[in-house]
Amino acid sequence: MNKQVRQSKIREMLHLHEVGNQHDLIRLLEEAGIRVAQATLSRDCSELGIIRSKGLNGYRLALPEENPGNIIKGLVEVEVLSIQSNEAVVIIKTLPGRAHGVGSFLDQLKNSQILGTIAGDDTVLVIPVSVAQISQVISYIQENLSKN
Amino acid sequence: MNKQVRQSKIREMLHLHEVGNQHDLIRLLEEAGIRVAQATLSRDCSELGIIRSKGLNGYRLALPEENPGNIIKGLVEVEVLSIQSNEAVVIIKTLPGRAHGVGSFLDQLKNSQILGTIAGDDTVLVIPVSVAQISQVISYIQENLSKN
DNA sequence: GTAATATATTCACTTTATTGAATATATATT
DNA sequence: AATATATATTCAATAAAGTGAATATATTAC
Repeated sequence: MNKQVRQSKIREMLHLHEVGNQHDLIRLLEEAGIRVAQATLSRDCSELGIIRSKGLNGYRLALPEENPGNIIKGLVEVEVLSIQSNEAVVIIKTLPGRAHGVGSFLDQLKNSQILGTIAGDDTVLVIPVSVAQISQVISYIQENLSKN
Repeated sequence: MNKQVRQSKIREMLHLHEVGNQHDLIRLLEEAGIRVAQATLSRDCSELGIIRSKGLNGYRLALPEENPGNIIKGLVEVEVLSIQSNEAVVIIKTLPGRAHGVGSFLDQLKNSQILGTIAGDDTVLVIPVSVAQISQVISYIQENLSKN
């Protein structure tokens, strides 16, 4: 269970040094007192979204730039208080003043089963393309606006 | 691995219903298709910081009173990208779709030097009561919407 | 193209997390 | 206080995550 520590160290390493491949990273980590197999490192890179791209000094392992979408997803998960529905629409309750942001995030996902959203102050109304799709829309909203 | 789902549902339940004790919560969860033992629920409550407090209708399980204002302040600090101004107005740039939330937060602070705000998608315009107060308004915004 | 190098995956094993039944402790009611 | 009710903990079993060695696949170099 050094995983957290190790991955944190990997991030740090890639910020500080130019690392060309996983084997070099293994060596650097070993110098820092962390011994790890290449298989594990491969999985770490995958989980951290690290990719190997070619720069001026040859190849290097690079962390992904945090794109706004992922930041906002984190915000939305905090803002959403409950997700309810009847046969025709879904109602999302949010922290006060946060409905617009949640609705905007949902809009930007461009789910074809959602006809549109209307946001008030702390409530977002979601209209499905057809009432027949309501349960799928609920699932979709739960998956994308909640922590799980 | 239903733990995430279950704890999320518990949060929702406590927002929607008044729940007096863990046994009632067990029943509610069962109605929602989630069967769980009391021991597990006890651990969930502990992890979620849920406490049993006495209100008007007797006891109820309550999520820790996170003052919404403080939560939102944290969100706003992440959402605000820049604060700029000319002699007459202040422009706050935000993450895409987050301007309304930021403007709403600013409104709710009810600063008497601010005449009003208008929010677009990623921009909030702030109008001071008088252009003479612009520098104080800038300071106020910086203090309340930024981390430092 | 082939060889060399780099990364991903499979397999087997170990460690950790999750869970419910039973039980103990704590809290409320009278 | 005694009793009822609610919650926490222990124990044992199960499920899930993490790991390295070996191997397969993919990528780069020539």
